[in-house]
Amino acid sequence: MDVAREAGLSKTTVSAALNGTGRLSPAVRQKAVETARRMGYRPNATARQLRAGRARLIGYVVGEFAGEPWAYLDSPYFARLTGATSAAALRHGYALVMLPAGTLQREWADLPLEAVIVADPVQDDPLVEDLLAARIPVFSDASVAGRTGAHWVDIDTDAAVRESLDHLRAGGARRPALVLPDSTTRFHRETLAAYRAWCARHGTPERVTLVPTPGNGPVVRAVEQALTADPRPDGLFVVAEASPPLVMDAARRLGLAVPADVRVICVSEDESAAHADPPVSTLSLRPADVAEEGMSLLVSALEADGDTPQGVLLTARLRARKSSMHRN
Amino acid sequence: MDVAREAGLSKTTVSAALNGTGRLSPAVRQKAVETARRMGYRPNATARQLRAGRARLIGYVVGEFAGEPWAYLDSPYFARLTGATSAAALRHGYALVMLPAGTLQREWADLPLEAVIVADPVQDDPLVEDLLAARIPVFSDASVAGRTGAHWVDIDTDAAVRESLDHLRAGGARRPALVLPDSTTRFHRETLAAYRAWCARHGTPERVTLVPTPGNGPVVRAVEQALTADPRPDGLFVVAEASPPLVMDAARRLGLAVPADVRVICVSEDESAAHADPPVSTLSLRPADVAEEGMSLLVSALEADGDTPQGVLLTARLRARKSSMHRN
DNA sequence: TATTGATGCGGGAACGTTCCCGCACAAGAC
DNA sequence: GTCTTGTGCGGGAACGTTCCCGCATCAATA
Repeated sequence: MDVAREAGLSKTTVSAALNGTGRLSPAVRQKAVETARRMGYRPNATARQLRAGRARLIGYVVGEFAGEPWAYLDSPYFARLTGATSAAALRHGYALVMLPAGTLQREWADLPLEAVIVADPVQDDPLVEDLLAARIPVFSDASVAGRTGAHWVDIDTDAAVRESLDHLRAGGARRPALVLPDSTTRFHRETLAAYRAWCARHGTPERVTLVPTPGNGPVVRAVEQALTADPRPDGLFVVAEASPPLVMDAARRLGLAVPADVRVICVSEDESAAHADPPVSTLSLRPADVAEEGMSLLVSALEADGDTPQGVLLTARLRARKSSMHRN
Repeated sequence: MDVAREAGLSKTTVSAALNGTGRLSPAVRQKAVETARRMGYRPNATARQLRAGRARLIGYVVGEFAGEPWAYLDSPYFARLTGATSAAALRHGYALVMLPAGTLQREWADLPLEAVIVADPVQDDPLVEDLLAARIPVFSDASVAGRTGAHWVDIDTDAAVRESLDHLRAGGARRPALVLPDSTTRFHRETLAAYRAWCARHGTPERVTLVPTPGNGPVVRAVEQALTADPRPDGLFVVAEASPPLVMDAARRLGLAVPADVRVICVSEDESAAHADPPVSTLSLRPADVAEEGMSLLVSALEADGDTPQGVLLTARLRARKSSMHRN
């Protein structure tokens, strides 16, 4: 330490002074602190981490949308999830490092990550496998439940789908259609299964439109396609993320009034749903709570150094919006 | 190294073997690699960083929206900027660490950051001052131009505003109104100045509506307020970020046809603008290019270890959309 | 005056790498 | 058979901290 030399003290003493530890006379402590300040000294974080044995860094990857690496942030759900995760991590004393989707890369093998969060992994995600093989703790969704070194948080898909379809039915919809992304994410797979089960229970034929790629365009086209089917559905459960006002636009273009002709629920965190014309009922996957609960779990697992897998299941929140019966 | 003991080799030899350096017989190299693999050895990244003297970590903060720390990701502009910055950083061999807005905190004093990106700083941002005082390289917008240890990338606001207003005028708008966030971000301040200058040049009275807080609701209300002014504006330059379809909804609710009654340009990266009814012309601040150019500049400045400040100015892109003259 | 105990500070090791050496040994040249 | 050159491997230092000690010094007690 050059501060030590400058102050005529030993590095031990300076370290103790700056950290407020050890037994030091007020005079010496003062002197050390003063010269450090004067010299603009900042302790080397890397050396600290090496000594401490931990870097307090957590990796963050979104498995879905692997095609266009960072497109997920365009989705309000992931934007919220990412922000909330980062906030929660910092509150627990960890920092979040943004990583690209894909396999465990040489690019970030040099990062001292204590764990990696894999949000919405695809089915049998190779990244998850690589991480577990490398003995790096993984935090993801329920698809990793039970595996050693893996923890998870997830949404009760079955309950969420049931509640949504029941709500549409209570509003009068007997023939609800489903608009679903063509993806292997756990939530989407389970949604399809739950929708089918619901239809079977109610003796309703299934009306599923798959959206090939993410983005407003494809979803709007899928909605139009779903609404022009014969017989026309009287309910719409849009699970693919799109701007809710655009879904309303699509219905309007087809001459359909919402909710008179067709009742709509969008799975979306987009705030514009509340201001759409008419307002759109949404099902929230509660990204903020997922991040909060998940991070608590991850941190406690990390501190406890526990390989014993843990997880928590949250329930989605339906935000039913009184449609203003706006004249079309 | 326990791998060295296990393989009956020295740590030097094992290190050389795993890194592919040094002069080693194929047999020994093979043996070292093999035992390392068998033992699941992963080199300690922190120790590597300490030895290398650099951590290849860059901090990322968004100065605007300081009230609700992570709300900025809700904005498509910042979502894109964040994703693109992260991608560019990784391509250059750096990783991005997400940090909360506000002053230089103890929370992340322990992170070995080589630089910090401050996107959209507020006026005289205290964070920027703290970072520069701590001799941490700062990357931000043109407001830090010329300061030692600070580099920047920015958009040519003046040209962007002029082009947009000229385009509205070419479409027939003689009385364009401005809807602007009430913020101290450089872009917003300069936008107001450029708008005023344009109005002065064309002998048009200024019509400015300030939006007190971010979010769709406040912006929509501001748009309605602007459109109900007397005399009613025949052009609208919406700089506050909102969902473009909602802006169209607002005009429609007021019985105004776009673009027949009022021509509209939204400053927005929201993809839904293209699918709105009618499609909305937008001014793109090109977050992807800003991230790309900015990161190149930052990395070269970092490698050159240069304190000599550098910057680059980009021009915004107007995406004029042929409105479909949709019957209202 | 000796013994104990507390106080104030510094020496040295350790964290896990990488890199500069030096040493041993073998092969080639004379 | 010696001298040189090259090859293969290991010892040790260094990166910048923190922490465990030990060694003085000094006051308080017997």
